[in-house]
Amino acid sequence: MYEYPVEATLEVIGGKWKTLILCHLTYGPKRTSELKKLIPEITQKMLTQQLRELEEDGVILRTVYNQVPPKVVYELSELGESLRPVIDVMCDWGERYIQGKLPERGDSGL
Amino acid sequence: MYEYPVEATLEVIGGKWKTLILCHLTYGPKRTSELKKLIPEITQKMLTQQLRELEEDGVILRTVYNQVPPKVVYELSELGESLRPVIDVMCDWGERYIQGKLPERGDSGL
DNA sequence: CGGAATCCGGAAAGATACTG
DNA sequence: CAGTATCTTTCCGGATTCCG
Repeated sequence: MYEYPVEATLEVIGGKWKTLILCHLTYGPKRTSELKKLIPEITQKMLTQQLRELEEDGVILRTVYNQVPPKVVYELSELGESLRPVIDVMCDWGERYIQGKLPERGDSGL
Repeated sequence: MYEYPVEATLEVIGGKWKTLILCHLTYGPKRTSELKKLIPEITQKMLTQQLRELEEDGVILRTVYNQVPPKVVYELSELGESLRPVIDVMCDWGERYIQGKLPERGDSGL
């Protein structure tokens, strides 16, 4: 099915906003409006779409509370929990990257 | 600049084909045609584009040999090497995912 | 001949308004 | 509050063309 294993990973978390969403969900369950507030640049449409795909891939759970106003909560599934090491190492690299604690950029600096 | 560190990571390796390209480069320098052969589904255009962006972000080095026929070789820079743990953990998860060694999908299974 | 740039049609993503 | 529908804009795939 996949030429290389990493393609499977990309299939699951490769969406434009998926890793960021999962990153926020590692801190606990979040409802839609919370995620929207945590990721202001995302549009409602893309948020819904990416959440749907994550749900279909079984990495997050979606719980709907039948009430008015509506309440929908998303959280990591067991499979999603298994992605923690991936998320963590990505967050970690990003931190060091921002803080300049990584090797210099490999080019001539232009 | 970034709301969350992981956004920096996504900025660098978040492109559609970047992680896969980097994955192949972890096995050693590759010329354009080799990468094209390793990733048949990618178009020449996207390959060039993603390689340019990776180069601009300083994670890969581009060496042009002035000869006929042309020869261009790409390899990880020092900064790119620092991404190895990220790539590795992603490959590792993908392997276990494919082999069914991960928790069941979190949904009702349908 | 390998590598990259260009042009165009289609698909995906952004913005916004609307519904239950 | 969540999610949908519509429209616009950007991005991607494929073919062709260009250059050394």
